[in-house]
Amino acid sequence: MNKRSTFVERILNWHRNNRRNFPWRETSDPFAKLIAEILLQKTPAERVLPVFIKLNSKFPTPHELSKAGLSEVEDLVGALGLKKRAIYLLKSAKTIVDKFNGKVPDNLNDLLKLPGVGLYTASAVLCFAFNRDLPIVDSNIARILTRVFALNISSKRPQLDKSLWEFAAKLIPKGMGPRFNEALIDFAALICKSKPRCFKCPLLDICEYALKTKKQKNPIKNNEK
DNA sequence: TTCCAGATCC
DNA sequence: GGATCCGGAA
Repeated sequence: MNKRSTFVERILNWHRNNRRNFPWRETSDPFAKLIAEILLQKTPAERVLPVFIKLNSKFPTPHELSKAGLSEVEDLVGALGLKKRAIYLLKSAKTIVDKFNGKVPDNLNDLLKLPGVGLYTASAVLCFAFNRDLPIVDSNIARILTRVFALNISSKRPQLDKSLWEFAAKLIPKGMGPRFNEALIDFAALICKSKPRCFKCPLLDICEYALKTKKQKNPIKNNEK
């Protein structure tokens, strides 16, 4: 079995016992998932949680959110920082109502027309809301892949590197895009963090980063807690 | 102080 | 490619 297959299998296996539960993962509503993805941009999921619940219960549909006042949306999401997202959320809801018949677009081209929606968010919506086997590469997933496979990405932001998206695409087991991508996100959040928790990582024997660290006699710090 | 499920404008 | 947006937790 090659390394990539081993990686995929172990990530999926790890995820069976370590999946995080969030309300945006329970619903199949594309609009709820879109809202969640926008709130999750550069924002820890634990902090998004209460805001998402309030926003989604108060404005569950594009039509209802499109009629909200900006200050009202700002009050709800402002605590998360990156306040322009309040404007983006409102404009996106309006765009969905005006141009897409009140339904979240199910194609990349139209999703990218929504303000505040870039390649990552659009791909995440297609994957998680419309069950598409598309890669999603954020800074966290980029961190996992570059560490484990010792990928040398010159870009200061590997998550924007096209070759990394292609690499991620090849890893996805057919028909398992949502599960695999969710597993990567959780693995990055719980194990392969910026300060990695290598002591509880199931990839130690195949991870180039861990192997290199070991070779340097530079014991991996456990950073417990 | 750094870091965080990015996007936008320059 | 770089700067900026952003508050709050570690």
